[in-house]
Amino acid sequence: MKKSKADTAETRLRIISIASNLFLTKGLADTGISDVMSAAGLTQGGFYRHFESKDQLVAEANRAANEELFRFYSEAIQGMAPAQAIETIVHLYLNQACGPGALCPLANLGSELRHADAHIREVAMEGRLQLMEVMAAMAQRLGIAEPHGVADAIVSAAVGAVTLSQLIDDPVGAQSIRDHAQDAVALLLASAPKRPQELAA
Amino acid sequence: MKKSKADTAETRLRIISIASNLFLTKGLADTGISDVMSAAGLTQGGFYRHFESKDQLVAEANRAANEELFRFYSEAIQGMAPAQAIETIVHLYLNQACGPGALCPLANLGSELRHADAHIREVAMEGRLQLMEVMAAMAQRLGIAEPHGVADAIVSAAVGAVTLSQLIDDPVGAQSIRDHAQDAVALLLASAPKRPQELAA
DNA sequence: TGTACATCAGTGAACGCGCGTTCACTGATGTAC
DNA sequence: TGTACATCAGTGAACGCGCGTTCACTGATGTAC
Repeated sequence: MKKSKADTAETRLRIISIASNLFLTKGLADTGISDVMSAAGLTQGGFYRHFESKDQLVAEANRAANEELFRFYSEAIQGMAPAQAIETIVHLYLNQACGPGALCPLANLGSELRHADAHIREVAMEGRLQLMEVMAAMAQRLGIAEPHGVADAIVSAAVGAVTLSQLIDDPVGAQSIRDHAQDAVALLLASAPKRPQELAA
Repeated sequence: MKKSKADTAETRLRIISIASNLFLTKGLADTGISDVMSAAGLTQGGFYRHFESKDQLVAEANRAANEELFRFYSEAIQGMAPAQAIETIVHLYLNQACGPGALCPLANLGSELRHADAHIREVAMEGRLQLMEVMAAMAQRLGIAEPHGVADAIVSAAVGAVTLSQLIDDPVGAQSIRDHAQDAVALLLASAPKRPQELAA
């Protein structure tokens, strides 16, 4: 049953992609190797031809989720002014569970990642940093004096709102948490101190 | 080995208290019945004299954690003006892992609670509501037009900041996330629209 | 008040289950001649 | 180009382990007489 290198690589990617979806929706502990493999149309024995351990798969799945998230956001904000871009990203992030877009490990796995191994946590924090940098770049262009501080707070609020909204069964209540976070982000951006006007050349 | 009713009740409370600490620090999945019972100086077989299942213990431990949290906050803000009270609660909440105060299930177990049974999630949401109501009452006294919306956003930001700060090994980076959230809360309270001045009688 | 019995918190071993991981094996494909 | 061999992705069963839960038993205490 030997496969070509291209086939093998494709299978590996398919496993990662499926694992990413399962981990993000069911959680790390409740998603077994056999769940992932059977969803990929394979048997669990073959798993270890592609990965050394479940931990390695978790790390790679989270990295893939981060990449998909940023590909999605980059496309979405193309050509937008900074204020609208932040608003759009925050809206997409907050409503990630409703739409077709990608899911974020931070909001969906938060407390489980905390007890994961160091490498997995590093991948998660890279995702957070990337998300923050996108926001900070936009905040900078808005003339905000401390763009990183504001971006950091926006990320915390978005992650918290998604985490909490997933604990409620009532969709109206869940939406209200997300809407309040969106409003707060807008208020934050509007009222954050601006840096002194740049000196003319 | 029959014990008096008082002894039995005390043992039960001790198990809940120890379980609460273990769940909040190690997570639900990584804390076994035998961990809890041996930390309480008992053997695991005795567990089912006090509880029907692990899920029941999780629910009761979270309820206890919520109660402890609010006892702690209520004492801390006694006699404070509303602005200072919110600032204090947010500060205590954000730095819960550093100090001796109580830990919050929402921030420490967030994504694990999502996959827990309905009753456990209900308990968690009661805690969130209670936290929000305290904030909203203070926001109301500050004259903020939509105190519940603002309180909701503050809770999301605080939960998100604590969740994220726990993913980093570097304590300086972790503190910076919390500080940015604290600054954002202050900015939010200062710049949130106020309700029109009440009409004189 | 004293005695006999019932209760039930706690023990410690065992159960069944699902998990991550291992392993002997298969057989289609890539490679060497 | 054709042939013989080596490779290795994938199979399916098995392994060991730790978990939540159960159970027969113990013995100090509460209760009934």
